Amino acid sequence: MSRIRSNPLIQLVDEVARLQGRIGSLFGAVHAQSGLRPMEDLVLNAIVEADTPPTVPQIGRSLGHPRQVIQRAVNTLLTDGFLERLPNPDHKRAPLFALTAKGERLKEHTDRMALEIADGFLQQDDPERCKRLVGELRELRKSLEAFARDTRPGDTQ
Amino acid sequence: MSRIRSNPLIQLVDEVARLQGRIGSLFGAVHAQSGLRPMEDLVLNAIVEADTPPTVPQIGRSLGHPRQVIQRAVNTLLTDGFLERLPNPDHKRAPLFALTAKGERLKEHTDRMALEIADGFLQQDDPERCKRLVGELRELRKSLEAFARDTRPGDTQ
DNA sequence: TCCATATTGACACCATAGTGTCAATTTTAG
DNA sequence: CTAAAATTGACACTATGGTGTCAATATGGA
Repeated sequence: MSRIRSNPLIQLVDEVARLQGRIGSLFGAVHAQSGLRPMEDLVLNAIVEADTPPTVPQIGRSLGHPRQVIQRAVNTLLTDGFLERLPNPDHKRAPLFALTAKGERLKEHTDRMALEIADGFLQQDDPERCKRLVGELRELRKSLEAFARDTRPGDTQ
Repeated sequence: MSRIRSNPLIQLVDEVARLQGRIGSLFGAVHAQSGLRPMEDLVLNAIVEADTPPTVPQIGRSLGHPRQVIQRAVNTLLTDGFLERLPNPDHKRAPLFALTAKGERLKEHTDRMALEIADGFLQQDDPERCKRLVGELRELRKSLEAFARDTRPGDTQ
């Protein structure tokens, strides 16, 4: 048994799950006050960090979540005025999405709240470690995405 | 805005969320076949990795999830025969929990499935990186737990 | 021992995410 | 240009996790 659990990736999956739980209970207050659902916040971040305004399916792939779930979040964000539709020159049916000014303000607000908590922690902990980890985790994620693409090609529906 | 998002811990939170999504869509098949809910799997792992059979509230704290949620998972695992109650010398009402033989077999099975996927990935990727990351993430989590304890002392209910 | 307090287990209810499916539209191949 | 295939948006339904609350019991101090 412990032979099996000693696989590095298995351990990593478990550790990420625990870290996620810990993070959730630490930053939970942010979502509570902003009125954003966790998935909506995730979607906003994905859009902010995308090089160029993405389509719904693109966001889905980038986050590893089904497009239907993203669609729902995007629709809510649209009706709340945090997102706006942009015409997509490459595809007539799938518009691109970008934050409105209101969306930017919201994000700034939630980020500021999160920042307060984060700063508290980083005072007692080494910020360099977090910085280093972000890079390494991003690399790993890219690697996992590439692997997923190779293993099972297109999974649209 | 990007000034705010440049905080290392904020970035880390975001990256962990993405990684979690990616992992979920990669290992989702495992949960699907085992019949375990994600939270139940998490609880089993927490029990396996605990130094000594834990109580429900202890599992909750170790995972960063409310004890009620853990209780529900434990109850299901009990009725399914994957867990057994052990008397707790230190507390008459809160029993300790350990895997039954059936539970061990189940875990072995799910781990084996996960291992197949993991091995596929680790063939094209460096296992050392994962190993290193596990250690660093665990350290960070411990640090976050300590911080949470200091910030708001006891949150039982 | 007895009482106040804390902990625990249980349960109902709510919030959120995941899945299956369909029609509409668009893209692509012939 | 036409037809087949793929993509997209929408929606209902299901699954799962989170929260509030209560009674029961245990613990620790007077």
